[in-house]
Amino acid sequence: MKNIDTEWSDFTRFEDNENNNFPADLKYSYKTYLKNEIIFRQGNLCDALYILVSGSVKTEMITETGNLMGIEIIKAPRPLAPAFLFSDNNRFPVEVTTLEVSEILQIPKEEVIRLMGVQPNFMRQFLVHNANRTQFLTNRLQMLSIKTIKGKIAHFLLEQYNEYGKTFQINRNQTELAEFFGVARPSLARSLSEMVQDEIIFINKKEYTILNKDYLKSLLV
Amino acid sequence: MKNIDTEWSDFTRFEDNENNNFPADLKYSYKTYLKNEIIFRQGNLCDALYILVSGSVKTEMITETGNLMGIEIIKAPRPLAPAFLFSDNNRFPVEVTTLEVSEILQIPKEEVIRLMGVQPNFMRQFLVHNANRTQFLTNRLQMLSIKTIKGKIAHFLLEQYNEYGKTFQINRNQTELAEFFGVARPSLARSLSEMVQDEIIFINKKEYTILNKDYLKSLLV
DNA sequence: TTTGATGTGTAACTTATGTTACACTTAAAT
DNA sequence: ATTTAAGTGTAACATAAGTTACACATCAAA
Repeated sequence: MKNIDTEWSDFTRFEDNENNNFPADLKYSYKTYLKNEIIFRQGNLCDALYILVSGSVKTEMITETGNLMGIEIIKAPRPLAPAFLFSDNNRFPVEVTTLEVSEILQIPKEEVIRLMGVQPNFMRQFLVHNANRTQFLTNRLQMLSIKTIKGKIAHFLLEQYNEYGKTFQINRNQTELAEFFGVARPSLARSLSEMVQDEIIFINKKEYTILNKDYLKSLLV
Repeated sequence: MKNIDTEWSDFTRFEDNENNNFPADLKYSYKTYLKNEIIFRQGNLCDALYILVSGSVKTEMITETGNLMGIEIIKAPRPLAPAFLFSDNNRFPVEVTTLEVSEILQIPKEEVIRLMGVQPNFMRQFLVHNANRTQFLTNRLQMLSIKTIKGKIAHFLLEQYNEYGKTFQINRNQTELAEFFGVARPSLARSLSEMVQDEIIFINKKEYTILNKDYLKSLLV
């Protein structure tokens, strides 16, 4: 699974260039929050682009690393829920709370739009980020809509196969994998060992080898 | 469940104004496809914005899962997978096939970017659409990551509650609801009747009434 | 009003997965 | 080298959901 955190930092890169390319009259503001302060409540209107420039916050939602609903910790620099800025129902779906003293840069929606007109790179980053996010969600949705554990495993392994070939490393332990799939750890272990037993896959520590690709494909239905 | 088709037509509105506001030198092309022609194969590069301007197409998740993400029929006017145009891995995730003679307008990626600079409304529509799409996916993902049937029902009913109050109509029959939740029909019926038994909800034909909202909320965990 | 199609309720049974618990292994820390 | 923590395998059992099957209800068409 790809870590999509990298694009987030790309996305906020524009801040570094502020002195150079940005409209001098751009409206924005910084706000500092204390530890354990609630920044957004669920249902709050999201009428600006909020970028966490320092500190860290926690929120509950689907995590960027792909784990199912739980508490996600967001470290600066990263925008907060930029996907909701332009949606028709632009309200925060979750509560956001600081974990330490944190600073948030806020750019009003209309200014964001203006900025995009002036700064094609900023626009591009925004578009790319949201596109990646959509793709990520689509992929997760596919994975979750497979109902059997072996099916989920197959989906995941075939993805790796497409990227790396029939042998690859998985840098997650069973517990993390189980969380990723949204299943119980012993259940995952059972399915995995059955698949090894049946010679569908071979596992040595964190190295996985696909022995029967066609069978894996048949599990996706 | 909200119908998100409406935004799609908004999004393509720019076509109507072509003569007025669009750069005269905008590069674009039209292509006509016969019935049952494959327009895109899974994995095809998506390097342009494709808008279905007449006709209709169907898409299938080739790899996965029956009911849940099954076959979608798309009628003109609507763009095809615009979310993928800007993603890092910009390949079509699905196969797209015409259902009748159909016409597709194609605007190269770079031209789309230029267009956005010139036409703030176009950009806005694009942003709004993708934001709504993300929200839709997020919501769907939330629903799917609830593991019990009663939990899924609760999630769905509470959504209706927030929009319409404690009594509302559901214009789907049990079979459709079961497909929507990705569960078996008799299992859904069993859960529903238990919830009625326990006086959590009341059902009369397609009219649902929420009797114990707090209990429904407790099912979401 | 009869017929057929579509939808609903529900029972008996099967199956996959979750739960809990514990022994064993490996890696890390002292 | 010894101790500790983290990770893995797996067994026994509980439970939710799937499967199949069928009776009954509703509604529209003939």
